[in-house]
Amino acid sequence: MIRTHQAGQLRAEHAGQTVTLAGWVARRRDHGGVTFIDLRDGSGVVQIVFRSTDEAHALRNEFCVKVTGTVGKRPEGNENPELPTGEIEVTVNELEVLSESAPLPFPIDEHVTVGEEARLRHRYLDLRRDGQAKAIRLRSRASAIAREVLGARDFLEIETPTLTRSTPEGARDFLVPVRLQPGSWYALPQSPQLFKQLLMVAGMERYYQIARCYRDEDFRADRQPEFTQLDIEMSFVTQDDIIELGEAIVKALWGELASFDISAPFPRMTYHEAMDRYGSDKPDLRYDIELRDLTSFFAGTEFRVFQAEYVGAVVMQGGAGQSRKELDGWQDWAKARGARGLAYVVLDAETGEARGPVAKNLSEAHLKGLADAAGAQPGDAVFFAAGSKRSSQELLGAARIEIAKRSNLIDESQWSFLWVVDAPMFEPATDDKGKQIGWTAVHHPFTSPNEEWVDRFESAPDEALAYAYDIVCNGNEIGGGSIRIHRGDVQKRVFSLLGISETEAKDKFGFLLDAFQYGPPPHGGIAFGWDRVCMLLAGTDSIRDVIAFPKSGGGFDPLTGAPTPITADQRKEAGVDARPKAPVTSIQPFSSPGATH
RNA sequence: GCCGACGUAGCUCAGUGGUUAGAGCGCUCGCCUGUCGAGCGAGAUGUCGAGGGUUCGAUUCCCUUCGCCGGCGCCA
Repeated sequence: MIRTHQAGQLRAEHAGQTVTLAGWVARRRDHGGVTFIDLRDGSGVVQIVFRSTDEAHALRNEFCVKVTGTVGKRPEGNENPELPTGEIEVTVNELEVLSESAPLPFPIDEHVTVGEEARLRHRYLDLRRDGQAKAIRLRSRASAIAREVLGARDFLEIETPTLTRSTPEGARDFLVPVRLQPGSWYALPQSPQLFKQLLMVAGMERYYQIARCYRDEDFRADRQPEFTQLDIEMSFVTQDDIIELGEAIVKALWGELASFDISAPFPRMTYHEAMDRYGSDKPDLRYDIELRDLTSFFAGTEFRVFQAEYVGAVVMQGGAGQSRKELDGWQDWAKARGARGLAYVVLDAETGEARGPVAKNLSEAHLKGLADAAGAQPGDAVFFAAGSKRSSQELLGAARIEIAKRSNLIDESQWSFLWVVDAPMFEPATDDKGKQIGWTAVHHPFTSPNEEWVDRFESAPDEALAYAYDIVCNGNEIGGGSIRIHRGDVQKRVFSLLGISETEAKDKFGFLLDAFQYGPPPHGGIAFGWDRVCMLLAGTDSIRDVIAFPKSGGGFDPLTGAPTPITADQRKEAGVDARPKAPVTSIQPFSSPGATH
């Protein structure tokens, strides 16, 4: 090493020692006769002092330098309690400029906010900033912790292909042309789902992988086209085993990285309970607003809007104090979400009298009983949604979150974890006009019905429940999984209900079905959204903060400029324009000798 | 695909239908021996995202377009 110590680790005990440091000029305070420089390396910052003025004068921000000097206690009164190294400083005898830095496109300074585009274009500079560097370091530690927990439990870390064929998740695939077979394409995996199930058939019993996944869908703050899962699968387990493992991982992560001791087992809630009480399959339990089902309360109402399959309400405490403009704002908010509006009633703070546009349409009895039925007090506002149960609950659930935000009810210092279990197996598949044309799998078609439904899910597909579970943290789904179907007869019945013919099943995942002919063990697993987990641990709002080189909107990488057009030669060689011999209308059959499902 | 916001100096942002478009930070130069987001003085830096239109005159108003951010759709 060209240095003897790390800058951030020098302490009073080093006083008197001669040290050689290497790092970057973080800040220069030039007093003429004496110059102070904050020298930064990966470990932190230390103040170095130049008495000979000329060489220090030439230094600029982010020059990479090597210095040799003597560690000394700072003169009394000049200590800096803000810095871990604040008791000491290094007086320089020898300076070597390892490399110079051009003027910076933006300051490497925690106090200055810089636009994301500029930061990503010069991400290597952005990552010199303390907060950004910490997020990346934290992620490394999170991955190490996961490996420690899983390694101690005899899990095998196994890599799976990234050049593969399309797997049955619902997103668009990224495709890769194949030079050796013009006209044929690989797909990048949306997850290692099928491979990890094959590894169970292979007797690996306990698999995990920190796996890159690819989905060609639109962006969000918490979504990237390539993202990472901590992917896990186990044989001979029940749902409770997976949940216990998930809790162990989360406990280890939050214990070390957030200094938060979570008491396991985490609370569990069924999917239906979550929807009924919170209008979300990933409720944030840091605030205790709940939805009220008013369907029976309003049965027989004259008000057309409330003559619906479901009428529900959510209360905004103190919401009656909102201005007309604020109440109108809720209408815009609801319309932006595709709802027609958000009906509301405000309860007079003095008299408790119900007022607002909706109140006129309600009977005397309904107005009188409303506060009780909705769980509201004088001075509150009550928001309503009416229509189909699912969409109304979702609207109220979104309103619940928005109320918490606007009313400042979210305690950011808290962590709320829970499992949402008993997810439905199926939901109606609809055409463009919203007419039901069949059923589609909520999770994926290999998810096992639970014990109660395994023999009769066909009798009421909309009610059938799965051994599927999501782990939720502060209103974010951070992981999810299921027990898989390992019985051929059950799998056949599920395909049949989903309207997937034997031929089609063979086309899409014949290789898995083949494998399942050879004694597949009962198995199940879970996948954590690793970017999201790290984002929460890092306390940031965007997964971009925990990805070293994230993409911006539209899949553009501001640093490399990818994606780029390709040359005519590249096109030709890649076989992008190869014409298939016959038009391909569906995925090509998977051909395998002996596939006799 | 849809909705909303934004785009002015290297960075963060202010501003205006009318003379030469500003601030802070950064940058360059100078001064300064105890600073720590050092201080003081001087200086340089602009396709006001792009194109078109209205106007005597547009960075400002209108239209289109591009970029970016957030949300909806989409993403099991």
